[in-house]
Amino acid sequence: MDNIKVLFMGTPEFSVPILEGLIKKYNVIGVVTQPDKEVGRHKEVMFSPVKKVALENNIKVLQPIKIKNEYNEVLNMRPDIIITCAYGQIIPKEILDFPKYGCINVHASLLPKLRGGAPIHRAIINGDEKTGITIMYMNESMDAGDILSQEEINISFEMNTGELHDKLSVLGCKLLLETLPKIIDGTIVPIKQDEKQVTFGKIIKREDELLDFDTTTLNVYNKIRGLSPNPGAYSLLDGKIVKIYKSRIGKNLSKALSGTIVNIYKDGIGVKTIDGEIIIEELKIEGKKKVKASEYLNGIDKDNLLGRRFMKE
RNA sequence: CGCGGGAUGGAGCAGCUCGGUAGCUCGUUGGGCUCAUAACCCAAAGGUCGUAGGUUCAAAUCCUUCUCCCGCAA
Repeated sequence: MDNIKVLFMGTPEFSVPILEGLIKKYNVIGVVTQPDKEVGRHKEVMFSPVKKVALENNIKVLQPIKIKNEYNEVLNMRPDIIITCAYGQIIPKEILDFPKYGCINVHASLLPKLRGGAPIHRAIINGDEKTGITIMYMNESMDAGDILSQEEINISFEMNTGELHDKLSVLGCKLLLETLPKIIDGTIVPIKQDEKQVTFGKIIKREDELLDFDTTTLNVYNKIRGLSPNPGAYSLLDGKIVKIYKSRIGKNLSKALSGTIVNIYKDGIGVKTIDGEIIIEELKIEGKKKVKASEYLNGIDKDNLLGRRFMKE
């Protein structure tokens, strides 16, 4: 299979193990990734994790600003197959139609569930107990192509998005490498997605990161772990942004308003929810480092903290 | 040079406005109490206050440089 020219398209950390797996077994002729952008506090130019790996392996990198209009360079590389994974742009039909073996996508959910840009976060926020990887052909709609293979993974109650992300990333690589030979020799049978079962896992926006304590403890718990460690669920205490990374479920029958700090534990801060109490175990105050609740509590006046309330603005 | 916060024993913080003996909550170590303890009591060790310079009789504190960390915005 050395003669098959593989083009990879991807951007974030999630795609990295998959690209690395491809490089070991196939002839990766090029990598397409999002353009370098100015990020961070001092507008440093950063490039994507995928680009970094490509450079380390001396693989040609393309970074079209709008691939919708700039697809000629991709076609000129004459790929036999294109693998995409969290690239970040819609691939135009001109590219989809070109490769002999088609355009394949690695998606981090069990399609048709959780189409879209944040399937890992959404699976946990939704409280799902399983998710997985889908390898599929691409078409012009987002994550709607025919399914080639799938593998499930269980989501434990304690797992956060970071842990699930890493597991899915590794699984994605494994499943892709198992599936590719069957695509190339034509023995695989694509299965259409059941449109009736479609759900979406839309990208996380700022407003999605804001915690609402005026809901069930379980919802709060799932949102905290679903956004941990990135981007982090947040709330406001005394006008300061507090990001919350880890929590556990407690019990509290008081009539306090949701968001009120009702208990101080040795290792946690108990916050009233609509049906009980969520105990914050790890947090980060604006301007400070991420700390365990026990460490945070060492530095403050505990009596003063009791009764304060987390707000939405 | 986009805006802002921060750096003080091992951890988290106070002290800085108004320069003058290094403080708190924990942790650690030793001892005590207890049937026992992660609980309680007593004691001890541990910090050139991020870096480099400046002002001053005297700088954690005032001025300037640099480094690193964090929130926002992109």
